[in-house]
Amino acid sequence: MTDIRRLAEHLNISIGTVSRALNNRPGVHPETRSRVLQAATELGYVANASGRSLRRGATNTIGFVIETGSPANQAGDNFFYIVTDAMHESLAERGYDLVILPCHSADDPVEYLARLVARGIVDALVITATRVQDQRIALLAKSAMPFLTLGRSETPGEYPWIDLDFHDVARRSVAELVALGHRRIAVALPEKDVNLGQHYRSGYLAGLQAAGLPVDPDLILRVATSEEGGYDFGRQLAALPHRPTAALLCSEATTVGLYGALRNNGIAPGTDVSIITFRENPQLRFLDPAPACFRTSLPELGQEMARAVLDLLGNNGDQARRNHKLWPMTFVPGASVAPPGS
Amino acid sequence: MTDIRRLAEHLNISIGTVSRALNNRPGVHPETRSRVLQAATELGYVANASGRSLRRGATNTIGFVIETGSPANQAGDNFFYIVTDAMHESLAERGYDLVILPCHSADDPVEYLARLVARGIVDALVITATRVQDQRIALLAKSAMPFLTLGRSETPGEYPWIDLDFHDVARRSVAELVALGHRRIAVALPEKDVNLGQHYRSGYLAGLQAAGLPVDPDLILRVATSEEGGYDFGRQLAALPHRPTAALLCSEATTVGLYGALRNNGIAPGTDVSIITFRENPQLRFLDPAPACFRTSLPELGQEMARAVLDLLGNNGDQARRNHKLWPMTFVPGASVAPPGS
DNA sequence: CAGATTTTTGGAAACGTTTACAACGTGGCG
DNA sequence: CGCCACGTTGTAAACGTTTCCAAAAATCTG
Repeated sequence: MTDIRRLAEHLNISIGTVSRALNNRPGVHPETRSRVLQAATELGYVANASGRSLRRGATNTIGFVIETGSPANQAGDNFFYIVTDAMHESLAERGYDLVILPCHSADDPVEYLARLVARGIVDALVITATRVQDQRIALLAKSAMPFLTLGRSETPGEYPWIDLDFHDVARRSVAELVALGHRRIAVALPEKDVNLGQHYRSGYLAGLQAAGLPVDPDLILRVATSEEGGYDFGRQLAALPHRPTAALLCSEATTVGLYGALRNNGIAPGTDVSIITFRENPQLRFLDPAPACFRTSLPELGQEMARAVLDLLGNNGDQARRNHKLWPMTFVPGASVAPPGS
Repeated sequence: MTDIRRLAEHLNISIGTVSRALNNRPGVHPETRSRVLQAATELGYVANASGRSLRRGATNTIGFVIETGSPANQAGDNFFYIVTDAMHESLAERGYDLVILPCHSADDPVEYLARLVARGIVDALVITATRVQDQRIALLAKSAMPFLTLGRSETPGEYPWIDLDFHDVARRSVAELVALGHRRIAVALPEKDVNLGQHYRSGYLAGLQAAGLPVDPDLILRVATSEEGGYDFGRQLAALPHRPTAALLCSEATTVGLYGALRNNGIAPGTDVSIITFRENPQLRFLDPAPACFRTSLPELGQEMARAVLDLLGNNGDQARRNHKLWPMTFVPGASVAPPGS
C-alpha cells in the first residue's frame, strides 16, 4: 500500500533517512527516528518483502518443507504444528519468519527443492521425513542454501540434523519387555524407506542382543504408517503359528489399528500381547489399555531446531554445519504392558 | 545461483531476449527460444522470486493461513494437509504456488495478517477457523488483498467463502436420531467463538423444531475441541439427572474422548447413548462401535478452493468476490446409532 | 570565531527481473 | 533499386528497498 517513498514525502525527509530510522541503523537523530516510527505505524507502513530481499540478498524467512501428500508425514496428532509453532516463536524473537512449504503429491520432492533454492524465497530450509538415501540432502549440500534436517539419512556428507532417538527408544522398549519375561517380541517397521525405520530396527536388534535373545525374522514386519497399516500388522501377528507376546510400534496411527485388529481376532491388547508404541499423543490416551510410550516436549524440540537454524545463519555457520543432536525421550509406562501369559 | 545476466552472457544474447524466451512472450525466434530454454535447464536457472515479483507486482503465490497454536485447528487427522495438497496441485496447473503461513500462538492473528498483506509476499490469502466476529475479515476487506475464507463469519460485508455445511449436518443428524425414536439429544458445541459452532447449533435447533421436540438447555454443552473436551462432555452427560439417549459432536477428537468418558461411567456408546459425529476420519474407524458420521472429499474441497481463489485473481474478480459455497456432506451410518433403550 | 570534528541528512547506485521502446536486419513489393 | 513492413533483438527504465558516499548541519576545540 504505502511505500517508503510516500512515507518519506509525508515526512518531508529523504527515503534514505527513513530506511535508516526504520532499520535501527546508527546515525539518525533520535527525534527524526521517533517521528519516522510514528508515521510508519500511523500509515501502516511495512517494508515490501520483494524490494527488501532483492536489495539485501536475504529474506529473513526460514522454510519448513513438508510433503502434504505423504501419509508418513501425517503423524497422527499435529506433530508439525506443535514443532513449527514453537520454532516460529523462537525465530521471531530473532527477527526471522517461518513459512511452511508444502510439496504436493504430484510434484517431485527433489525438483521442488531445487526450484525453492533457486527462487531464493528463504534463507534456510528445514526438511523432514528423511529417507535412507535422500537425494534432497545431496542437492542441498551442493547448493549454497543452509539447511537442517529433522531426521538423519545414510546419504554421505556432513550436514546438520536433529533426530528423535528411535534407536534408543526401541532398545529400551525391548529391555522393558524382556525384564517382564517376554522373549518373543514383534516389531512394526515402516514399509517406506524413511530413515527412522533403520534406527528403530537397529535399536530393536540391539535390545534383543543385549538380552541374548534370538532374532526371528517372522516377527519383523513392514507395514504402512497408518491406521490401516497397524490393522494389517495385527492381522499378521494373529495369523502367526507361534504368536509373539509383545509388539513394538514406531507410529501412533499404527497403534490404533493394531488394537482394532487384535480385538477382532479375540486377542486382548495388554494382557495377551503387550504393546509399546513410540510417542505419547492425546489420541492414544483413550485407548484401552493405555499404551506404554515415550514422551518428549515438542515445543522444546522446536526451540532447539530454531537455535540450530539460527546457528547456521550466524557467523560460525561452518561450525554449525557439523551440529548433530539426538533427541532423547523418556519412557511412559502404560497398562498395555504386562508379563507374558497374565 | 545463476542469474539471468549470466545466462544471457553464456548465450551471447541480451537479457531482454532471454526473459522473453523464458516467459513465452511473443516475438522471439523459435530457434533462439529453444536455445534459451535448453541453456536454462542446463544451468539450472530459475528466476529469482524477489526480482520477478518486484517488477511484476505479483508473486504468483497463494498464502494459506493457519493458526498453529490453536487446538481448534488441529483437526485430528490431517484435514489441512489433504485440502492444501489438492489445492496446491490445482493451483500449480495454473502457474501458482501455495505456501502455508503459520501464525504462531504468541502472535496476534490480526496483526500477523496486516503484516502479511503489507509485505506483499502473496497475491491472495486463504484464512481458516473463522470466528463469529472476525476482525481478520474486516481487515482484509479493507485492504486490496484478494482473500477466501474457509468457513463463514457474521462479520458484515461481502466476501467469498466456502464452508462445510454444519447446519445441514446437525439438522440431518437430529432427524436420523428422531426417526429411531430418540427424544433427548445432547450436543457438544465448541467453547471458542468459531463460527461453525453457530451453524451446528442452529441446525440442531432446526432439527428439533422440525420434529416438534422441546429444547432442553441442559443438553447443549460447550466444551474444548479436543480429546479432553470430549471427555468432559461425556462426564457431564453421565452426571445429568435425566440422561440423554443420544449425542451429537462436531469434532472428531471430541468423539474419542466421549467414548472414553462414557465407558468409564459404565455407559455403553451406541447402545446406551447413540452418537453421531461430524467428519469421517481414519482415526474413527477403529472406535467401537464405529461412529455414524458424514463424509466428504477433501481433495475435491481443495480443488474447489483453488478454483475460487483463481477466480478472484481472474478478470471478473469483482464477480468472484460474491462467491459463496456451502459444501455438502453425505451421511455414513454407523453402529454407534441404535434405537433408544436397546 | 575560525577551523576541525562529529552528527545527521540527501543523493544515487544496486539488487534481478520484466517490458516498453527503439534499432536492426531481412524480405517483399512497387 | 528504394521503400515499407515485419520479425527479431538490444537498450534502458522501472519495481521498492538498502547502503555507500558525499554534502550539509551541528558541535566541539583552541
